[in-house]
This record gives sequence, C-alpha cells and structure tokens, in this order.
Amino acid sequence: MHAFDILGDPVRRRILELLASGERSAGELAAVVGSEFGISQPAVSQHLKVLRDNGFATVRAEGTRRLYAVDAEPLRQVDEWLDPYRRFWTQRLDALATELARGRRERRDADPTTNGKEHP
Amino acid sequence: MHAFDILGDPVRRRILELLASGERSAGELAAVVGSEFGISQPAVSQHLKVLRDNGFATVRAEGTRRLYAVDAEPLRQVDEWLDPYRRFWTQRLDALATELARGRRERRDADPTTNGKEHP
DNA sequence: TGCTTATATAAGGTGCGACGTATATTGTCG
DNA sequence: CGACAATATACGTCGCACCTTATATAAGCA
Repeated sequence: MHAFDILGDPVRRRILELLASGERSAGELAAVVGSEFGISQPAVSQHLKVLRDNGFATVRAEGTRRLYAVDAEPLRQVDEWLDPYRRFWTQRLDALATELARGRRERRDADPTTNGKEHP
Repeated sequence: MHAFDILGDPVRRRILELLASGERSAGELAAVVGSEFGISQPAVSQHLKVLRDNGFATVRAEGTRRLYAVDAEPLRQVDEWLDPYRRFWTQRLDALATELARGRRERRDADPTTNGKEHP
C-alpha cells in the first residue's frame, strides 16, 4: 500500500500531526481526534492500526496504555516522491530572485522617485 | 478536497509522474496510463479532470489536442505539510553519521575482526 | 477473585469514488 | 457540409474504506 493512500485520510493526517510533537497514548488520541471528527474510539483505534501496519507509527506499552510515536520512514518516501517536482517551485523562486535583482538594478540605475535626474 | 486525497490514487500519481518530464496530450496519457492500469480513456479523462479541478495540472489547447502540464502549487503544499517531520530523518541521518564515526573510532582502537583477540 | 479502565478486534451497514458503456462536444480535413 | 479524430461528459454499477455497536483482551486494583 502506497504511503499516499494512508495520508489520504484526514483523521490519519491529524493523528500524525498530534504525534509530530511527541508520544501520545491511544486514549489521548481517541479523545482529541474523536471529538474533532465526531468519531468513536474504535474508529480511531482502527486508524491507529492502519498507521502501525504501514510503518507510520510505532507503539510502546506502558502498563495498560499504548504510547504511539511517529515513524517517519514512509514520510521520507513521500518526500522522495516529491523530488522531481521540487524544481517547479524552486525554479520559480529563482526566477523571482532574478526578477527582484533586475528591479533593484534598474532602480539603482535610473530611479526618478528617489534622487536621480530624469534628463541631466 | 485535500491534496493528499488527490495523490491517494495511483493512476493520478502516475499521470503526474509522466507530466514531470514535460507536457503530454490527453491521448498520450490515456494510452500509457490506460494500458498500464487496464482502464478506459474516459477513466483517464476523469482523473485528468480531478487533477485540473484541484490545481495539479493545467491544460492548453492545441488544435483538437489538449496538452497537460504540471502545476506544482498543491505539491508545494504537500511539501510544506511534511516540514514538521523532516527533523525525524535529518536527525536520524545525523545520528547515523555520529554512529559511523563512533564505529570508525572503535575499529581503529580495537578491531577484533582484523587482528584483535576474542578471549585473551 | 471480581470490577474497572484502556485498548483492540469482530461483524455488519453505508456512502462514495472509480470504473465502463454510451454519447456529446469540438476541431480538422476533404 | 459530412466524416473522422480527440477529448470530455452522463449515468448507472460495484467494491471497498470507514463508520458504528458489541465484544474480547489484558492490566491495575480493592
């Protein structure tokens, strides 16, 4: 199953967002996400299972609690998938930088609004 | 509709992959993707519509052809969404570098596989 | 041991997204 | 204009992902 299939679900994305700042118990996640999306504890638990089964999260038992944490490996793969497209926006940024430089140069060379003379 | 929902579909991902290397006509895309996934021309056309409607692709008419191109803006958003997680793997790479350095040091100091003794 | 809390699994219902077939639209060429 | 080519839209069907309710598992505690 491809990583994007997992991230396609908003509930799972939200869970990962919560995990981004550190470990959370299944209960905490069920409470927060459950109330935000209006879904039940089992529903959240099922999403946690999907995240586990696909390597997006790891679990650690602490007593009766299950503490979840992000495993970023699949996210890294998503990041890799994006590689071929990065040039599209970095390129645009470069063009913007060039454009800005050009604008600056022209302003320096002949800017009537500051202190240059129009026709010496 | 969230960007990840669009990327969740393998056909749409494939289309974007093909567009990464430049413009393609709807017909080319339908031929390649259609045969790869075993789906019809209308099916591909519907996916193209989804990509259009959600800003992942732009179209330009050339005669009776429709030439599609990537619009990377939504992908840039996906890239942004990944930001909070980047530290996980960059951090891991740092740790790996550290680990490798440590391993190198230990090997230099006392490496049993080359000339050390197991039980002196 | 029995009761409670935390979490997961089972089983079943439902909505929606992706597909195919058929057809409409638009452009080209003779 | 009429025929053909390229592409899009209409519409009905179906599978599956996600949900709910009910229940199982397992740990903590009186």
